[in-house]
Amino acid sequence: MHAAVASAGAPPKTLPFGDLQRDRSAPDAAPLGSVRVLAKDEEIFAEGDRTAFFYKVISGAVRTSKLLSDGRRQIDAFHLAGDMLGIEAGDEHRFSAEAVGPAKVVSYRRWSPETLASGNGTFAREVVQAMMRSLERAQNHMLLLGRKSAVEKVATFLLDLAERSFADGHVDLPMSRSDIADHLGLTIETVSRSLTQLERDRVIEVPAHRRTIVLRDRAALRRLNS
Amino acid sequence: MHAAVASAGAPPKTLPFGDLQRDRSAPDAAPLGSVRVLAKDEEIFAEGDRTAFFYKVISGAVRTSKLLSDGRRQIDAFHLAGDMLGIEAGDEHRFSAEAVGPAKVVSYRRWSPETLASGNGTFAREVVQAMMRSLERAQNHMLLLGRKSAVEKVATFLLDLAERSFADGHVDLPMSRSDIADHLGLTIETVSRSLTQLERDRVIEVPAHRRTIVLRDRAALRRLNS
DNA sequence: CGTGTTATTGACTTCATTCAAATTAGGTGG
DNA sequence: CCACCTAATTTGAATGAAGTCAATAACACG
Repeated sequence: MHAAVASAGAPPKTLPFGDLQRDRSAPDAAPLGSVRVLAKDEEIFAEGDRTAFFYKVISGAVRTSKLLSDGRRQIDAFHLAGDMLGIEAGDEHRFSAEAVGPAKVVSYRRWSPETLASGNGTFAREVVQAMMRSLERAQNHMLLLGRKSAVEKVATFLLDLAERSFADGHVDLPMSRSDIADHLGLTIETVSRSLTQLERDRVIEVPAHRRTIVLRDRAALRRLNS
Repeated sequence: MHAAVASAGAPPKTLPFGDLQRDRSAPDAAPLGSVRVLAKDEEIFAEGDRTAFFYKVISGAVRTSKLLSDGRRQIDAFHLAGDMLGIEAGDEHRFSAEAVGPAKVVSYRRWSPETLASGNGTFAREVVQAMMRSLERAQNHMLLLGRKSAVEKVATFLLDLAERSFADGHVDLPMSRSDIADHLGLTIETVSRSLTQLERDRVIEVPAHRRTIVLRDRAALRRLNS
């Protein structure tokens, strides 16, 4: 368990993003994927597609989402540079993935559960870590969706994105208000109003081109994060 | 769509629930855990506890939940017989777990990511599968929390529980309305009203002791599931 | 510069919550 | 077996937070 503690404590940072490029020289036969360049809103895979590949974001952002029959959409996550997506248990993707803006991803041939459990390389470990990270995010996000108010949702979202990007005093939103709304379980109007309220309360600042948010009072944001 | 839900139910079945008991005879040294008998509401672990163990439910039901500082609670999942819980990346549990009613669980000493990635036994495979199943459930649940109406939430919940239990025409709810509410992001009153509405619409029947629900019109429930 | 898209703001509505009360279930001791 | 008691659930009425509909406003791009 000690070993687990050590490697689990700082898992994201211990696995550099460019890691996989180096697998060429690694002993285990990690499949080195091919790079795919994506335009805004370009689809990577759709819900129900065969899970032939999974992906890692090189640059830009990718959203994964599910739809109800009448078109209501839930974006379960935004994937930034270094994040993996499309790892599935079954043989079909359970959500669709599209580029939020121009983006680059690497695709890897799908592993079997056997590969994962028996492969002893860095690659398998990285995939397991990615899966667990997704699970943790999903659990936090359920708390947000089920129990937080609109303003709290937006505050949490901004804080989270600020931590994941490496910019410090501000966040650059790669996604539209509509994407944010569908991620937070709100409407675009409510997202907009929440941002306005946070700005009124001097917690954030929203410069002219509305895709940058300046974090003025992190403590206040953290308080809203409860 | 439906097929997706159906296939989600299927893969778990390939790993029999009693699996671990048989690890005694398996070649890899899977840690055979000790059984713990739990009373109603008894805590298995708390948010922030060291992740020394993880667990598998033998009988009864277990809830895992997260709290906000002011007491708002989100139950991210109910774990029934055969389900695993408490598998974490870090060295601390990110949610707490309590028995919903009288229950039995087996505890296993925590694996390290290395164990998981390098172990080639059924045990490692089962843990990976359990993790992926959790992730799938979480993703479906985010769609529910973010985008479904109260009645849709309750309908989805009943259908899901009916599939996971093996009873066919009815569901026995091991948990209180309060637990259901905190799982669906609602209040107990709204859960109750939703059940009443479904009963008015002849979709379900709620016998005297209100912990059993008779599913009268599965098609209607599935429609609400979108 | 227009033009189409994206975002903000306002007025009104609605669904779920809150607060409060009534009802029912289930356990305990007589 | 019954009366009582406590906790759980249901129901009702009023409120409120977020949604809907509709109208600007501000960009981004050719």
